[in-house]
Amino acid sequence: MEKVNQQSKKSRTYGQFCALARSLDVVGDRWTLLIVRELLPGPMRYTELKTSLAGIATNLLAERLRTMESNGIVERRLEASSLTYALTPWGMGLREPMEALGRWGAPLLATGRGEDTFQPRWLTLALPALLAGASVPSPVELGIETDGLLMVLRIDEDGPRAFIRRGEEPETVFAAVPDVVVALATGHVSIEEALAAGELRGDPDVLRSVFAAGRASASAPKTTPSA
Amino acid sequence: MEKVNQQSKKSRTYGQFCALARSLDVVGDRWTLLIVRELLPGPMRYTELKTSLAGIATNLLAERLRTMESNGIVERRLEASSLTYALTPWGMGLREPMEALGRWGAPLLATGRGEDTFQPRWLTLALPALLAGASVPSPVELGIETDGLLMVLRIDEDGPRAFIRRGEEPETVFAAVPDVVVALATGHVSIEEALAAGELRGDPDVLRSVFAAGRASASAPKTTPSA
DNA sequence: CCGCATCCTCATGGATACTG
DNA sequence: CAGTATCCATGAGGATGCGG
Repeated sequence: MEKVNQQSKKSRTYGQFCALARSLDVVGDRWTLLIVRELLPGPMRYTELKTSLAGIATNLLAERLRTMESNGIVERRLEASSLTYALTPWGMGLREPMEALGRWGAPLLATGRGEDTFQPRWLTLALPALLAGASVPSPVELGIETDGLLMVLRIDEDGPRAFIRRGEEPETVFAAVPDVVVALATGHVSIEEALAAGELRGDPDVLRSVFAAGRASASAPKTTPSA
Repeated sequence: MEKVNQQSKKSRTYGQFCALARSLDVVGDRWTLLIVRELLPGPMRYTELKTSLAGIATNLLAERLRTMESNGIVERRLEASSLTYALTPWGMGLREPMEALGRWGAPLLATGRGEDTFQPRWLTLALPALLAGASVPSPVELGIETDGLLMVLRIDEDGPRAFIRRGEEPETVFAAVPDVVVALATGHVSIEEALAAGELRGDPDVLRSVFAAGRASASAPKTTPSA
């Protein structure tokens, strides 16, 4: 009696022999994919995760990290007296589906940032995803300064990649608020508009070459959600 | 009495200015992506959905369909005295992220079908996703008979596509239980093994050309989940 | 501080019954 | 057939405590 069982957290499964369903059994829980997004640029500590993911309950974060670890997509690292959480190679493989899902949902950003929170590191996932089609003749490296942080966007034959650089600075740097950067990448605002409005500064030629393929999504929601 | 309110379903949002987070606000709820998966091959009726998604509660299905409709990814169609649910173009755009997620989770199928349910129509999503890399010299059309249903897999310069055919039959047809089809596509079983085991019949040459790129995932879970 | 564990409350999910 | 209504179980959100 007492406790029926205290192991085997039933872990609500769809019980379907389908790769998608089984994937969702693993990463379908609330917050899980957002935790992965946080960890894609690199390992983080518990409290960093907690503050970056505004609104997540502390017990939820702990529980998610635990099951993600036991599912093999996250691992704890005890390095230099600091405990960090990092993605396993298997977990990093989620980058592709997440970029695809982000591309799909990009039109939802058209309503602009409202009360929503924002973290610069999210751009390191978003920018390469949105510029996936872009190809430039020669490798381009571009600095983006937003929210007081400098990140680097590089496009070469391997496609676009972005990361937060701690060392030296790239040649061309442009600065803008997150909204403008996202609007540029999603094609909701043209480079000319942004430059004219003074919301952007930097070498126009480089900017144009990078954001040329302002990918207007093939299909977008006709009605604004939550009517 | 009365109802307190029937509008404004707060609809728990992450409140983040991020394409991924906003996407999850729309399709992150339980069952939602699986409903999309059902509808990708074509419109379905309420009860068809209900039986195909074994285990979903009827009120949940109704509520999901309602919010999916108001979010613009599903639409009701009243055709020929039968009410069906269909994806909007915007909703069909989910095919890409879902295929990517399915590819990522394909290794999870290695444990085989247990008590899990299975629907042949799920293969119309899975097969093209798993064979995405495959390229054959000339267009190939292959019939796959499983669970008493015939579906067609075609690979041409546009890549692989699969659908359930109601009309004529393709030249080459092979038959197998779902497990074997999936194991072939994921590369967990070689064509030779399957043929030798008699779990498969059909023209070996065609089969080989199609399943040649038995895409072994770059990274897989090292430990079996739910230790 | 950092990394959680506990406790409580309420929104969501799930199973079943019932109805136009 | 296509849902609505109801009731119970579970998971999420928020505050707080607490050992290292």
